[in-house]
Amino acid sequence: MRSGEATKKKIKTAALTLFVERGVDASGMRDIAKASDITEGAIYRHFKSKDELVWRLFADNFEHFATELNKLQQAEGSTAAKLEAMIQGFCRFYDDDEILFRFLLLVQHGQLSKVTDDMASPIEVVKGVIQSGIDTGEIVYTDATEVTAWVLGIVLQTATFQIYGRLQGPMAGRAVHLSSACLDVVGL
Amino acid sequence: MRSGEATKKKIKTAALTLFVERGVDASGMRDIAKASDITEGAIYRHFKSKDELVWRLFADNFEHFATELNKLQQAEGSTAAKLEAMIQGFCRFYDDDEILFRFLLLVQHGQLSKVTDDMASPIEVVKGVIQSGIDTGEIVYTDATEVTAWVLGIVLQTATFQIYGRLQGPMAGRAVHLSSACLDVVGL
Amino acid sequence: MRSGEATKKKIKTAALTLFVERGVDASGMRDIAKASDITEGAIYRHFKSKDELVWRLFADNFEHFATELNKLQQAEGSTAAKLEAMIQGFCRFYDDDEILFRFLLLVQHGQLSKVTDDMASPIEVVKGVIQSGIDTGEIVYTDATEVTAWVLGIVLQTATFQIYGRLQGPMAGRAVHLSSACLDVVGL
Amino acid sequence: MRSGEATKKKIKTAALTLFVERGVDASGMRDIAKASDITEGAIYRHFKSKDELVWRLFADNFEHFATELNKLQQAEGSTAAKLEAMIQGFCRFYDDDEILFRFLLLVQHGQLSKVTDDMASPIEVVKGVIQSGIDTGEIVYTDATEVTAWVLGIVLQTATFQIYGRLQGPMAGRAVHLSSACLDVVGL
DNA sequence: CATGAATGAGGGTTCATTCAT
DNA sequence: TATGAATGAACCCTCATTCAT
Repeated sequence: MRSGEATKKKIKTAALTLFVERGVDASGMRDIAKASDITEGAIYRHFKSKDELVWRLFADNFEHFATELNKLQQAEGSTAAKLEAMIQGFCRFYDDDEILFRFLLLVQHGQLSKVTDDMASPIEVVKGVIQSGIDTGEIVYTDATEVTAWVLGIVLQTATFQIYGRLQGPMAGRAVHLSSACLDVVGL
Repeated sequence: MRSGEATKKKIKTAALTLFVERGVDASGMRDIAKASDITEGAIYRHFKSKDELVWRLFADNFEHFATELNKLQQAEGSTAAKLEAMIQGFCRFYDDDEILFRFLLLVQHGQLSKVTDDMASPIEVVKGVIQSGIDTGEIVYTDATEVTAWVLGIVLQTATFQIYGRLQGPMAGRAVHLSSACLDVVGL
Repeated sequence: MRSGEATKKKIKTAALTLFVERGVDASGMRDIAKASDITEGAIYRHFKSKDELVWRLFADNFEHFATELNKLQQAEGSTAAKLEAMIQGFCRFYDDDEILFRFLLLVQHGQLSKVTDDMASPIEVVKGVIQSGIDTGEIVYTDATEVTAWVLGIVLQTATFQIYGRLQGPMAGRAVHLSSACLDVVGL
Repeated sequence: MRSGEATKKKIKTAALTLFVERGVDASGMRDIAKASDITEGAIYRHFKSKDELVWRLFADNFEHFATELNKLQQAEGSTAAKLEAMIQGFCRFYDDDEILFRFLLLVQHGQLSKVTDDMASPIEVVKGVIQSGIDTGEIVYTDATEVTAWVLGIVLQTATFQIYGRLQGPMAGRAVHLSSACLDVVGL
């Protein structure tokens, strides 16, 4: 029997790279197969459709990221510390696998609508922290969603600038700045 | 407006709507023709390819928006006032044509790389204001690009939440909050 | 504008021939296109799927045949005369377009289940004649369906033998024999 | 029955069922393997190709049926008795394994052309009986093939009506009617 | 010897674009 | 000029079959 899980990994890696380089629609299954060094048909043993491949790539990492953020947040006490920990986690996540991160950002508009309520979501994790900060009185703003958008926006747009080359160097180097910007905007 | 221009406008409107509803790649020229109430072949009298149609839709509005933002900014004196004016403009822009705005957000990843330096860009307008604020000493941060990302992020992510239904009501209603958040983050 | 209805006819003829020669599943849209002297894509302007092409080919002729049989039957008075007229019509139909007839016989197993009650059906026409013969007392058997099977079987199996070369010459030459066999079996 | 033969039988049974339910082309080796509770590759230990599997299923049963019919016919003296015995045998055969019978009817158009002269054929058995009836003067018609078609048609079309649900209950219950219809048509 | 991953050719279908009318 | 039929390449996917394990 041939490799198995190894092939699946090869497909994932190749697909991720192509999707980021050319976009999902512009990357054919033929291209992915060629880049994975297997044949088209073989992909379908591991993913039953292109849609499923994209979704697995998105959903698995989306949830994994949410879980990691949640762990980081839970390890801290104050809202400020929670936010700082998440931002640091975010930066590490970005630096560890920029391709993956770019993919997540790239396809979010097409995939976010498929995210179900029972799935772990980074957005909800951040919102949860903000909300608890409001509940404890640490944060004075009352609209958790609005504030969540701000925090998320600051971090994600910085990442976006990084992707487009407007900002350079590791994201980790910006963690301190990002944290202080977020704390400012949250009113901490 | 001559009949030719009217047709062109019909195509643009129909295309914009379809692109936002189904995505660019999932919207065929056949669909666009049908929605524009003209024939497939006739589209090519107005746009020489689908790519050009997408690009015109993006670039024209992108530059138009930049120009408008620039006018608003120039009418003000202080950096704080400039930022506030731009944020208000942004909210108006969004409320006036949500479809258009969603389109811009949707396709940016595919089109931004085609934007040339000689094109007016909203990002550059914002960055210009921030930079001048730094130059005059109003803003103490030194990295204009980083701060631009924050301001942009706050505003764009709020719009994104609006699009996904996480936030409701007109964006104009959030202008004051957005302004204060941005001023906070900029240190004004 | 190119041909239009002429192309549709070309496709039908080519498809019919291929389906009969190689079978439906063994005939690809590519083959049909080649045989029609047009391209694959062009077929889809006229038939929205291969299934629809097969169905149209079957259903249109199936109903047309039913209608013709019905006319022939209505022109006669006695049950015997009706049966004879239908059998003659059947033979003419076969001789006029053997390919078409073979197609109908070939695909019936796959298509018959899609025939709806509101569609004209040769089987129902024959059964109607038998039933009315029973009602008037001309036929003494009481199970119209069973007798219909016999009549149909005699005629169709003769055609099948013709197709496989077991019997030769025009079907019309067998009309008299077929009629007398059917009248025998019906008890007239 | 060795384990190899048992597996072969499982494959045959599963394939037969699938072929009848979905059609031969619509039933993949994957499906057959799954339904047989073995793996795809293992099928090829028993049948060297899908074509061969179909052919074995058809040819073996086709010949077996011919042999049985022949035995039944040989046990009788008069042509009428021979026909009656064969019709009874046919009905029993149908009732015993309807799936098998439907399969034979379903694939005949694709397989009949592969039947060689040295193979036992039910058609030839029936034709032999008719021919000998003509030779002995019991039957007055002179074209054995034509009469064979009638007899075959009466029986097979009745079975077809059974398959499509137009007729219900066991075929055995129709044996007497079928016999008298066939004797009528043959002129006995 | 059985397994099931991999092959590779082909399946039906869609689509941006061209062009005869 | 506007039309929509035709093009032809590419799309995603399935399949019978092979073969490393």
